[in-house]
Amino acid sequence: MSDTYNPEKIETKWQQRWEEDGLYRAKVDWSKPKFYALTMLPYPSGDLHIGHWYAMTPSDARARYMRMKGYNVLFPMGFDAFGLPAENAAIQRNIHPWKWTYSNIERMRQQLRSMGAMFDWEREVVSCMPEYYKWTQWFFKKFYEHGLAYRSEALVNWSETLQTVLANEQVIDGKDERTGQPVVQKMMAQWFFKITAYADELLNFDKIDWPDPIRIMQTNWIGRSEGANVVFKTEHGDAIEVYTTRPDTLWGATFMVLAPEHPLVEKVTTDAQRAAVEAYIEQAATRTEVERTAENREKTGVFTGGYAINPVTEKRIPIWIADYVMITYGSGAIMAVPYGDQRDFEFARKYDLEIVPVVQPDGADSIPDADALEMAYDGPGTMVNSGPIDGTVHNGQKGRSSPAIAAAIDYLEANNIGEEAVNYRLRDWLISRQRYWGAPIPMIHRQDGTYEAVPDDELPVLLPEDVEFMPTGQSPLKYHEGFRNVIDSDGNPAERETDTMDTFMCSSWYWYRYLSPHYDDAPFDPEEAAYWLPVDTYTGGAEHAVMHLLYARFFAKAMRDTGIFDDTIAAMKAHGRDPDDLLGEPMIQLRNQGQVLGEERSGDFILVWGRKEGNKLLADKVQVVDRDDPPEVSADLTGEIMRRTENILTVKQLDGSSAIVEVLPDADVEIPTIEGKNNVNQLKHHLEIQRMSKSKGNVVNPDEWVARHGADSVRAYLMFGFDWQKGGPWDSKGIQGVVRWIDDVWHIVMAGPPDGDGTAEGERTLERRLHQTIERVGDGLENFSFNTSIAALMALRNDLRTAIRNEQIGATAWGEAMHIMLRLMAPFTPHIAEELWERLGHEYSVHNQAWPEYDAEKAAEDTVTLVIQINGKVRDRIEVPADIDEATATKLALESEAAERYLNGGEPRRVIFIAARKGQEPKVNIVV
RNA sequence: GGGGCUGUGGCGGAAUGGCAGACGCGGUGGUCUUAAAAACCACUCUCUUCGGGGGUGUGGGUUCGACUCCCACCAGCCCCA
Repeated sequence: MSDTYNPEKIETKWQQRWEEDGLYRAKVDWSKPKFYALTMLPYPSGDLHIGHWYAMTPSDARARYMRMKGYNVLFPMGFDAFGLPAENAAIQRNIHPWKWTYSNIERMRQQLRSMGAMFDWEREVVSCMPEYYKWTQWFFKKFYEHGLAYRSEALVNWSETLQTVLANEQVIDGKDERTGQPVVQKMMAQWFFKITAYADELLNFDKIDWPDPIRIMQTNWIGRSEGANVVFKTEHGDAIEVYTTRPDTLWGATFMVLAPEHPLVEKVTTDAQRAAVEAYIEQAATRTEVERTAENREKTGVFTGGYAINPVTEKRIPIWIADYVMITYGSGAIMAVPYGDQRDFEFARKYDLEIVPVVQPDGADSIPDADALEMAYDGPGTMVNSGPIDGTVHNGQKGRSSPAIAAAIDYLEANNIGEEAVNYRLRDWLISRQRYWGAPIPMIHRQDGTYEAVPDDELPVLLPEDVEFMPTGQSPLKYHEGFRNVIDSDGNPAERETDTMDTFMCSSWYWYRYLSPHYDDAPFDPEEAAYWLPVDTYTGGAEHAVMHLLYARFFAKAMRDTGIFDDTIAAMKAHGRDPDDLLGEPMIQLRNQGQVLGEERSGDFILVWGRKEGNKLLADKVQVVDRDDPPEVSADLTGEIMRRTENILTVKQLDGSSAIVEVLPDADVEIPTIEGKNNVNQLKHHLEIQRMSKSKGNVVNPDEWVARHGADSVRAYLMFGFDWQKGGPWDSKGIQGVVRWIDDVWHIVMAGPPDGDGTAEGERTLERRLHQTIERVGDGLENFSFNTSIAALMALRNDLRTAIRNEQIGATAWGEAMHIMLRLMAPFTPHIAEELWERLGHEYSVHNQAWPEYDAEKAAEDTVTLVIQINGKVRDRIEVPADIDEATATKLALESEAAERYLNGGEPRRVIFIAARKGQEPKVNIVV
């Protein structure tokens, strides 16, 4: 075997060997503690992205570390394989989604293997396989049977021209992204999951260690508020219930607003107003919810001509409709208090509606004049113009914590006008998708208008393969007679549900399927679940903060309450494990990684010759030159290419101005660094640091870097070059640092032990550094600060090289150092660690070794630097014994040169001793 | 619009409220070489009268002590989309 480092060779060799030996097969073993490490599974979009490496390899390093720490580790991988891109490929390029998806998965599996991760491939799951989605359907049924799934109306993006529903991401500015056809909002019957039933429980994060931002985002998403439901009546006696967080301002409610879609609109509208109301409703349907509720948009609305009675003032108040009220939120109607709510205020000013001040602000000596107000007042104050609650105080707090709100609620309840209520921003989870490439919803529409679930023994409801994709994007399931026509349980003809499930549903339970991917009797084997659950650490992108991660928690709770965990709990008890409340949350610890961004690159610097036409230059010659050393010739235009679209260049000239250059088809393009005849497509434009995407041309291909430096280097660079939780731009030069490190380690080991005996002091220093390194590498792994772990290993490399060069260590100390260092490297760079471990004659495999034991005594320094601060600023340092006590340290500090300089013979006002702590020297702060 | 986050050398980034800039990239000088690359060695926040001084987006606050905590502002990123 050759002695030069050949990553390609050793990486392939060990990947094969580990696979053959089943080194990472995770088997239930009740004699060992378990650790379930999970990283978000990829969507099989085609090629593995550097972002996948960035997300997965540090998680792999951590899983490997836990393994060496003595845990039985499960670290599985799979594919989230249903979704829109496969269907788009089918529509646009006439490739069947199965084929597109499977060939992508095949390629990505190979690429994933090149990472050298410890994935247990025997547990792989693919969510579009019938053996997987059978259980996705089964979960739907279970939830349906327990009242957690129901059918209701919801607004969808509807294209009249295509007669189909579009996903949110397909709608841009109210138009279909592909065809530019207008999209309207339309009510349609759909399936929902009752996630709101768990709203309060989802607000509780006591049992889980999740990042604060995620908890805050979920809390805001759920949006719990306290207030009251109040019943208004129209003049005709129809009840309109509204929810308000400020029932205390009810006396200031001077009009009502209904959502344009509200069922009572028709009835309250007078003939005189009908035309205007109908026109408004039609126009509102063209706007999306985001547009409608945007706060900076001017409020619009139309008077219906109808009136309601304010139940506390008993005054007639006009009923309007406005698109800023959403039918899908609350009851689709609001009481408008223009004095206290900014949107109502703007609306009232615009349409000249009455404003009644009901709160006298703290500090104001009189009731504000309604006509003089510039904006709504929602701050604290004393209630006025409010009948029975006049004089009570609104302290700015929410719900009953405010005396005025409490008084109002009591009044409403006493008079049967309303009641205290809690409301949530969270809405039920709409899971219907009018698409082909998803798990079919296992329901049957009967002739009598009711629904029944497909019997268990007929699951899965298979997606038919013989389908034709409409260029319009309509789901082919709707036109598939064989799929659609069924017989119900009474033997009558019926119709199968043709909607499929939201793919978030597939990804809400996949970590349970990993436990037993081929298990037939249930979604997972309770014996496996009893050992492995719950997930100990889950890693993935923070962009999933509210949807995926909230759904995952909902699933765990719904599974618990529908009895799905009953067998698991029994199995836990049988093994003496306390099920406690373990299964109500899916993952104990969650950590999010950042994103690798594209690299900044300067565009080609060019000289252009051509003729002016209008504001652009028609170029017949373009020459790329060195910007720091341009040749001394005169050109018609000189500058850097900032953008290039086909043959149109945007060039930033030396004076900073932009110019447009159109490169003529027969133009002469000269790029010295590219041999042969050049063309306009080879010109490189400037790249900003931003998200990688094919269209921007800034995608980093991991395969290319693996080919160049090896998987170990790519892994190590991704862990070293970034703050993992933050991410940042890829730097193709920065990888040199880890390439050199790995190369140096190779040479240190291959050079063999030093010939000399070394020195006692040198060997003690190395031992100390080894133990300090053990601690630092371990800390980094525990805290997801992978960069500091590798920094510690690089520092160890530096020390080793110095010690060897200066003949400070002998063969035994060297051997001990290698024995520790290779184990510390194993989680990060698994291949080279294994190779060198073998070459040193150690027993296979380094990945089966115990993590080196940290010895604090060996890591301790003999002497430390005592830092002397004057008023908190460092002014001096002196060497002292490491175990110095406070009295001695203070005495030495006061005698120091710096102290004398600042004290000038005076007495210090105060002297503070800061004892030495982990990795830090003792300090004395002298206040003068 | 709502929500979340981040601002530290030329760059990526270290730093429980206690030596700011670990580790690395890049750069500069040197060694080696016919030469270059690689490798190795040294230096690399800034001002300085060489004694020291200043410095973590801006302005304030808390503290013996603030990159770290609090308030306001400015800039940028992400999510809902």
